[in-house]
Amino acid sequence: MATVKEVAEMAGVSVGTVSKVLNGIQVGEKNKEKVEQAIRVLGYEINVYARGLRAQNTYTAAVIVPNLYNQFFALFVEYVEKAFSSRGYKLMLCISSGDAKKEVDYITLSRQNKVDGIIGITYNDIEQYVTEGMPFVSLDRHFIQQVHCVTCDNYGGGWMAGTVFAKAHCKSLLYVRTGSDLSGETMKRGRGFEDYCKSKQIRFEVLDMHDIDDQNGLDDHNRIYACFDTFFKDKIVNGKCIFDGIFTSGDYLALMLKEYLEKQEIVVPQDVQIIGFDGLQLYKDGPYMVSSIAQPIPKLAEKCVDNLLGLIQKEEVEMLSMLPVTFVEGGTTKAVY
Amino acid sequence: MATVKEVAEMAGVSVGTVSKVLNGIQVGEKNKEKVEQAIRVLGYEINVYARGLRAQNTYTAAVIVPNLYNQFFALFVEYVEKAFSSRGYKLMLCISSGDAKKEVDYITLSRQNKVDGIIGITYNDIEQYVTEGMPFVSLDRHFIQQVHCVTCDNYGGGWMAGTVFAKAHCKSLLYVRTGSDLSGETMKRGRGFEDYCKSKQIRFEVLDMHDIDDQNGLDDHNRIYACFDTFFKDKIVNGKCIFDGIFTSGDYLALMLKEYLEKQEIVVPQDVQIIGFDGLQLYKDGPYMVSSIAQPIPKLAEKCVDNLLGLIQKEEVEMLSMLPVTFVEGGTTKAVY
DNA sequence: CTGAAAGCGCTTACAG
DNA sequence: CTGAAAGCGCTTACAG
Repeated sequence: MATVKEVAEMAGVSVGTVSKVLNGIQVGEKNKEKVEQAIRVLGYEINVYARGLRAQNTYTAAVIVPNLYNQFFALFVEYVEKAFSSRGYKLMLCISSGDAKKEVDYITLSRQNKVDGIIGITYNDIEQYVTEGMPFVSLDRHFIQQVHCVTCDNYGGGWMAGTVFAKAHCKSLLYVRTGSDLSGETMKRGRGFEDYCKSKQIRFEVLDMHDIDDQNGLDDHNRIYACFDTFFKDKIVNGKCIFDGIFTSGDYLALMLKEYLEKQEIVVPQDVQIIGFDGLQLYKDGPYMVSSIAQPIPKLAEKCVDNLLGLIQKEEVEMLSMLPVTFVEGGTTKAVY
Repeated sequence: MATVKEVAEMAGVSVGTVSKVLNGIQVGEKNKEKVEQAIRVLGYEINVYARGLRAQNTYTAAVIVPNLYNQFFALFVEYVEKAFSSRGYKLMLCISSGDAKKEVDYITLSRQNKVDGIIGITYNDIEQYVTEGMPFVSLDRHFIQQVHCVTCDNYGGGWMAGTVFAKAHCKSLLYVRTGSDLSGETMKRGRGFEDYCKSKQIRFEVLDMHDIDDQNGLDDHNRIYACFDTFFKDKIVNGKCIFDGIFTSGDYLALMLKEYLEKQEIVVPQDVQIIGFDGLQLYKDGPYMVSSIAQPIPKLAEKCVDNLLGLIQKEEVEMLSMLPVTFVEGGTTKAVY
């Protein structure tokens, strides 16, 4: 591989001049041409390690997600990659599996200057490791400390689910959630839903499965089904469910609930309507898995990247960016005309 | 951040000795302890750029996939990350979107020694860039040149789909495929299927949509539906389809076909049975999207990583690793007892 | 605008 | 086993 030194020799200039051309710093027109020609002839490619050692930035960022099983995370990563790529950044991928140690490992990378910054969907209490001035943007998680966040309007989404059920004249609603209590979003979704129900005086209940960690792809099916069994024991009598509308904290949970109810001979959406959260599709631009409050995944990803690059460039960046959600029809709600 | 120099000073040894401790090279027991203590006290962390500049390996690899929309790619990446992670490697992620330029960019990274090697699911003709001796492992794609490959038994999978239909006493079969002709796997799946049909003298046809690129998540729905319309025009008469078993080159295609047939009032699997390829699930450990020939994704990923690390360590590595597939039941075939 | 030189933080022959 | 020193390929004040 050619080095700056060889390029400099061929172009008849100093290495400093080559470096300036490489970094888009002003040099004489003639020298610039000579250097560019030499780069072309030699097939020169910059050694990123040498640059990384000397310069402060590495043009590499990292993204931390619990898994890629969950389509939400997969799509988030896809759009994050694209946003970085279009800005000349490379991306390191960390699948944490919810393991705090692995999350911290990557934060360490940042301190080591191996990456310029990190975007994380983390569900552990790692805020203590995110030190002052470290470029870090969190999706969907409010830290107690000052950490920059991007999130969709979870509260508004819960409220919106309530309005959809109300339009369909539902009389008895239920909110079902999983996920640790650290995960503030599912709390907010529920609160928005509850507040709407209260404001309209619609009867509602809550099934809180907060002890079931849903971040590893909801793989604990048996426990979820067991919870359903216990809870619905006296809520489904003679093939009738006392609820006519159920809002869940996520689409996969909605899907499992739908399956469960159908096994109990409950017809969705005729007997019970279900609204999930996230807006996942079966395949690209395909049908929605369930009716859902959809998160604007591409926009969330871009906002995360924008904010992170702002932090890296030491710009002023808003602590919280909140993006709007939309209701999408996915066959588990009745069409209302 | 502390440097080796500071560690050396605190431990009262030379930087060379510190470096040896860092790299697990033999040093005196006492010095080793002193160095380790100093590292702990100072919270020293190695600067990977300095090491990368000097040493030949970076303990970083890259994976190239067309997208993460397709669950197959997402899961492949997830398992690749885990395999690398458990071996102390970091992973860079490249979403190519089928863009040859972006694929080549990453291969360039390898030449720049930014990554030690690459695992790629690529559908462009990039073999010319993969130079002799560059650690590169391709999933599911045979290059004309000498490139190391890992693949499932595509031919055997097609054959297996045939046997399943035969057991269900199907009389008239169809193979539907998308994907460029570069994509040799879908060809092999079809050939295995055809060869089985011929060997058993079962009637079969082929619907070849090879001009439709399916690598971006099958987003060209309209064209696919148009193809279906044209093809099935005289194959569905009076609500009867002349085929009773259809094998597709992928699960998403099977899903779309199922939707299409159901719109034509054909009942799946009673009237027509469908078998896809890949073995994708709705959610982790959840129901299969369709009946399918399942690829062993975790094993494929691990094999890719093993082979790549072998290449990096200049070991002898088999040019082709082929892993077996299995049939999975997903509601689009009739249970056979 | 340009060049000579120092230095980023490591690793690695080379002596001892 | 250990240390002194060169050097990996860049960038960046500093003079001119």
